[in-house]
Amino acid sequence: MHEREFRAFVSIAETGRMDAAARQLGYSQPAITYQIKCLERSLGFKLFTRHPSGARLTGDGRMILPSVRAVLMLMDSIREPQGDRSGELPDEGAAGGTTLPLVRRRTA
Amino acid sequence: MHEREFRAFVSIAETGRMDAAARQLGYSQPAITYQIKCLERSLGFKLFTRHPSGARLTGDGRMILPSVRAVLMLMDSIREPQGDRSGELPDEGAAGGTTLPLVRRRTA
DNA sequence: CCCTTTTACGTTCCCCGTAACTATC
DNA sequence: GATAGTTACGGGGAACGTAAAAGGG
Repeated sequence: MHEREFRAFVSIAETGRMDAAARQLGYSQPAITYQIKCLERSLGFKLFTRHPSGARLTGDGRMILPSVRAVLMLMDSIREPQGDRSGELPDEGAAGGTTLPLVRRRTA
Repeated sequence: MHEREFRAFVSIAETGRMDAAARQLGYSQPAITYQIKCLERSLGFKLFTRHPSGARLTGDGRMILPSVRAVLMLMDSIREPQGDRSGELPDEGAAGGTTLPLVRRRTA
């Protein structure tokens, strides 16, 4: 359940290959194997079936793919909001609220 | 940008105290200080202002809180989908699709 | 002085790369 | 024997707890 594992998972799902994901993300192949193994262990089910031709998503893997993509997009959006600092709030107390002024993005 | 940092962040935001968050999450206070320090460093801005009375959200901290909560909820939903295995898909090739059968939940 | 957070330090465990192995074609 | 993935192993760094210190009422 770590971000880098999620990125590896999506990359493999898209390319169908672990070594391609490794190159894309700047890791060695064993590192990718390890990351996916950790992710599968923490989730309790297999994400890919391994073949000589590459790695293919299982039903479970395909099931969580959209949520994983959503997590990564949210994380990217959390990283962004630097640069524009004009009308920011000064300080505030403990927050119990639910809906709040979503992350500020450069483009919007 | 790790899950445990996010949980610490939300817990502090809700309680207004680092030591309360530490107790709630089962860590020592220094561990919480360390986690928030790491998170602030990786984000590039402060999340809390520290006072003798506790820790209070900065404007930036308040800004990302909803997205952080969303990430945690998504992660919980990714962990859940075990237990119901009746109509699951067998296997499939590389997935380039965008919208897919969201994570199956016990309640819905 | 009390309360909350931070710094210091040592230990443990995680994550990665290199190297060697296995499996399928 | 080529390609894709896995296992083995050692090193560097991350994350924690205990202990001690610092900052404000």
